Amino acid sequence: MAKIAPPQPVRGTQDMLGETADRFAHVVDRFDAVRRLFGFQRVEVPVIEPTAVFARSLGETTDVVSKEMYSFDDRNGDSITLRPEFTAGIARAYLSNGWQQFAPIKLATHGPLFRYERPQKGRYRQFHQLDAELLGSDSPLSDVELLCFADHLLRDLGIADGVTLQLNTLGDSASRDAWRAALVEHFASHRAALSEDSRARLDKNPLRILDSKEAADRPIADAAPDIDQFLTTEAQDFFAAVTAGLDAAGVRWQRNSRLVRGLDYYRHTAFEFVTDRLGAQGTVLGGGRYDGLIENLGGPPTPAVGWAAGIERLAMLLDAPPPSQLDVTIALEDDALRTDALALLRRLRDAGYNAECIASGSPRKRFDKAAKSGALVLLSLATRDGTKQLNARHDGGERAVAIEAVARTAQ
RNA sequence: GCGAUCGUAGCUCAGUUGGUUAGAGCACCGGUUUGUGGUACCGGGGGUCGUGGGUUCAAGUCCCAUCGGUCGCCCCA
Repeated sequence: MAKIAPPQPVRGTQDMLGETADRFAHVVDRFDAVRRLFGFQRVEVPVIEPTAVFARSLGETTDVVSKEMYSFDDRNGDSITLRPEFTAGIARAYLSNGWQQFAPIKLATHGPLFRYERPQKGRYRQFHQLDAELLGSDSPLSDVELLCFADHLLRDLGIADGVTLQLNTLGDSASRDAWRAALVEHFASHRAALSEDSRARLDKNPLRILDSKEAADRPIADAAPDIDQFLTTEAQDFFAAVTAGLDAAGVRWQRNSRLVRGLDYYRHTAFEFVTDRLGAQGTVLGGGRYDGLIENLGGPPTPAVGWAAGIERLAMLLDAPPPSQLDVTIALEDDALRTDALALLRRLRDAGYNAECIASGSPRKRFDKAAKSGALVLLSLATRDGTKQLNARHDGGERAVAIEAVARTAQ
């Protein structure tokens, strides 16, 4: 029979084992602990949503919707999409379940998201995010609360040192529209000098020219008007209240007037925690205020603010975790003593020690393998002169002595 | 969608201007004459050199195509 070729993984997906999986789990564990500290409720939402949930909230013309979504028709012919982000689905759940009754409500979740993109460092087609949302509050204190949560998490993970919080305001819709018009005018007058990419952006997403990486664009982008002169009094006051709150809470931030958001629904506060340690993928956590989103989905006007962070990226920034220390390895040198080994394992594990038993391969090799396992205590179970013998080898430390005592306890 | 770069054993990698039978470490299996020692030593199995064409007396090595990985652009966390 011809051997079939083994299947390949779907491009941009990952299989995680050992340290990689441990790092991932650690990020999620700490997120869950910190979200409790800040009183964010755990929320679970579906991985699949009707395509319209994302098409309406993100904007039909955005790249995410027009070319990056995993969409398919289910058996009824309804268009279904694997979620490319959390916010839209949570907003949908908020409306579906009448969570207005709990507003303002603080929610947190995490899980897989899907975007059809070329994979590169810290970017995958199935990727994973932490997500925090605060719905139903128009107070700048909510923005501050959310940023304090993010800052606390990064400090808890021990990666805050290499990461800076960049902050900007996009203003309310009146401010944003006026600024956008001024930017279009500015960039249009320099159209010929712009890079090819930015000439395309001018029609599709002019704000994005501001953070262009193209050298040719930098002088023009740097000379573009800031939003500040277009901010309404209300928008100015809002941003001032956010920054004052951050200062009071001891969260360090940097104004980045070139920071914009890719998606249409953002208003007012926009922020990114950025590092230079992840190549081109510098944003570790990003978000902002999206007062218009829930209305876009057909709900009542509802202010909201949120952020998301890539778990893979956070995991890559973590210090190397200490190698896991095995407490005991048993070298079972005589298969006739298999039941004794099982009983011994049970006793050790009941006492809270992690224990392994080496019982395969040639009997003579088992001691070798056990010795290489790096366990604190090496136990060997053998038959000598017709009698059962249990030997222990260790460094004489306190824990090791306690382990040997448990091992020698009569059953 | 575009660009760069890399595919050699289960894993990490050597492999010279193209030149005999493609190597190492780790992992796996066996042996080192019943042993309070053995994290050692010796040996063994395992490769269509990603795949398909081409150039050549001769291709892991050069050329073309294709598939896959990585990094970058676009976009975005």
